[in-house]
Amino acid sequence: MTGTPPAATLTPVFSALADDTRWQILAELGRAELSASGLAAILPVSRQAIAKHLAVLAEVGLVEPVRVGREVRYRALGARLAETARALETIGAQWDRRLAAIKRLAETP
Amino acid sequence: MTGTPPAATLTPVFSALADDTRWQILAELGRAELSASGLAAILPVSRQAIAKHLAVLAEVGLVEPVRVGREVRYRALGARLAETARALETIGAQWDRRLAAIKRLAETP
DNA sequence: TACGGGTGCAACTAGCGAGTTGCACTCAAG
DNA sequence: CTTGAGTGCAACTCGCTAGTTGCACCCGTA
Repeated sequence: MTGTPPAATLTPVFSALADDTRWQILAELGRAELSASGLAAILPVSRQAIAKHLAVLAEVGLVEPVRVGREVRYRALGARLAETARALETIGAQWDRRLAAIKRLAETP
Repeated sequence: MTGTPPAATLTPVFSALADDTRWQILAELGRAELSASGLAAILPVSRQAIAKHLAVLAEVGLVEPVRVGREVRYRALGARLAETARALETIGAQWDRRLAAIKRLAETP
């Protein structure tokens, strides 16, 4: 059931993105597909910690597991990021639109 | 010196957005400028908790304090959201671009 | 088949963050 | 001047999360 929810709530995505280690992981996965062990060889944290981070990222659809032989590599998915970006842009535009309307109203003689 | 940094790191912004209560606050502020006490009258948390949240949001430039008489109202700023949205979109596009390049390479006979 | 790199599950610790209560101060309005 | 609504600071609790270590299992390869 956790297949590919379009964008249930966006809070979990931000929660997933609110961690430096996860951003390091995402940066590496954006460069090349890597397994948890491969990432652990690069980043200064244990393999299990990385595995947990990957689970979090996969949960919100930011990465996707890919079986290669007997290892599980992960791929960074830009779609979810773009989706989140559009949501943010919409909300921010609403705020600014309201502000502009108030300003216009105040300048009306 | 914490005036208006363009976009130091984006992790703190996501950290600020990774909380439901803060989103409720932002939603209210997007509707109208309110003080901490005003928000506390609406949301089911104490005024001090809201004050902390407002401090966090102001720290990353998502809200802005506005003195009105003896109270301090807060205004939601869409600019930071739009800025963050653009950063996300750029990163996501990079990932997808790399994937597309690999796919194209694999289909080359 | 025997080996070993890779993965997954579980228990545990430490620290950060959200929330609360209590108190003191300030300043606009009566 | 007096009042009280609004704000700010501080100490405290509690739950979540990042990180660790240890162990068991699986499966591709030599």
